[in-house]
Amino acid sequence: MPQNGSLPLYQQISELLIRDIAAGRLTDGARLAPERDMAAGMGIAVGTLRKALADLTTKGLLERVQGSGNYIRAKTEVDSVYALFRLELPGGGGLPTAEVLSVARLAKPADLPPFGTSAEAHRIRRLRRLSGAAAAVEEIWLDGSYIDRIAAEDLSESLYLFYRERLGLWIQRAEDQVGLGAVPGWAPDAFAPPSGTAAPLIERLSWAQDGTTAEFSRTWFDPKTARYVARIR
Amino acid sequence: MPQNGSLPLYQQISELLIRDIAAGRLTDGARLAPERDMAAGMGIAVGTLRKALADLTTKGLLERVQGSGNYIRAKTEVDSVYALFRLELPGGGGLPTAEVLSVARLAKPADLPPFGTSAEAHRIRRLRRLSGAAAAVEEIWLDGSYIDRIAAEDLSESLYLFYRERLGLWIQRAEDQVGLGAVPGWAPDAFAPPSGTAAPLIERLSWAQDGTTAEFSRTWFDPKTARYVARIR
DNA sequence: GGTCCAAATTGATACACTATTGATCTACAT
DNA sequence: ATGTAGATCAATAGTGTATCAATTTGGACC
Repeated sequence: MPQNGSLPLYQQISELLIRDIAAGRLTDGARLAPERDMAAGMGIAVGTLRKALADLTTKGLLERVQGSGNYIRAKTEVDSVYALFRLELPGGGGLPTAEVLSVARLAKPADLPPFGTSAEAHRIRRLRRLSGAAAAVEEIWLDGSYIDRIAAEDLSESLYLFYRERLGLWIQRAEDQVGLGAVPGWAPDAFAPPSGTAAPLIERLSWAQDGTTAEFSRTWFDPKTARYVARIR
Repeated sequence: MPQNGSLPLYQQISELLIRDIAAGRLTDGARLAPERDMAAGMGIAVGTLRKALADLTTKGLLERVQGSGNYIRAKTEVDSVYALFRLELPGGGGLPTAEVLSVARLAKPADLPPFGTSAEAHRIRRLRRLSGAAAAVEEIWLDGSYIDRIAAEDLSESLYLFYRERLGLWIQRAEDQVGLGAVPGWAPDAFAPPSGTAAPLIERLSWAQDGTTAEFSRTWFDPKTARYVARIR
């Protein structure tokens, strides 16, 4: 007693082409054979093929050029430079800004997890605000192999944008561990929780596009001003 | 084909199909056989089958397309029932287990965010362990519309599996907010941080497949035993 | 370089037929 | 009242076939 029926033809064709794209058999920019020929080759009507191609177009995987042909458009997703930012106001949202407190190139302290290839790293300390409210203090360690010197003026609002544009470094994935820590002694007065008090602590290890670990950071946030938010789907 | 039972036929059919979806025999996007054929195969009338399919549609598990067919619409999360579990040992990993502390059906307290349609909810309290170590205590509020009564014996190790198999409820996405809270008074002695002390607090709102908010939960974890882990890519 | 034109190709439309769900009705059982 | 069976017809989707409009492109020519 089978519950399964078969998908409509046009959906089967659409899925078949999507699979070809995913498998790399059809790459970005490639031109498909003329519709008349494709349909004949598949043993279906042009109208049916066109319905499948329209589906692909809707999905952003195909560009159809009248008089010219059908072209694959399979770009990797564009990501916002704030895609990796995870702090929000307790009610949600909040415009993130960053104020650099200090920048230094130092020998890597022993208490950091292993990352990068250099024995030295750049330590960047910042105060993070959400819609103007001091929400967190963070200490970022970027492996020394990417650049010799960083000056505070070099840094853009978004560190990851700076990495990308100036260092050719693309942070592609990260792992956060949220626990509890103590507010560090160098935290500025603008950060409400006093030095030494318990504060949620985010420890992040970040990986570059070539698979190497590039950066380690610690972020202490004020639980009255911010929440670490994760959306799971 | 369906056994004689106390439930109406159309509900038995509905549950049978839900079980097929839960077991992965019917996957998202799949098309069911034509109603005429399905009904004949089950030995029931098309009208009865249609009533069952209407139930599935209401639950967000089916899309019925006039002239085309019936399509499964159940995006299952990753196969693992632990896909939504976010606590790990400080060194990473850890086998999660759960011990039910209490179950009760209560009027929704005023301090919960809005969720579900009922004025009542089931409150489930559990102790979570990671590889045997008491890592967290959690209080889950499931909207009362899904089931009248829950007994502690009803609950499986994974609450989400219970939801899926027994209630036809798919938790499809969730939002976690991690901040700081105080260990609740009902926490058992096995949980190391004493009642009232500061502990990281995860507040989670969960959505079902039909778009409704179904569940709210609070989880206090021991920062010496566990970390909230988010992997971003 | 520009212009023109034929060929190639997709865009749009129409018609016909089949398959399938949507809607409605009657009848019977509990 | 609800549940179940059975039937009929309306409406929609899918598929095939065909035709013509509109756009692009390459090549010839100046």
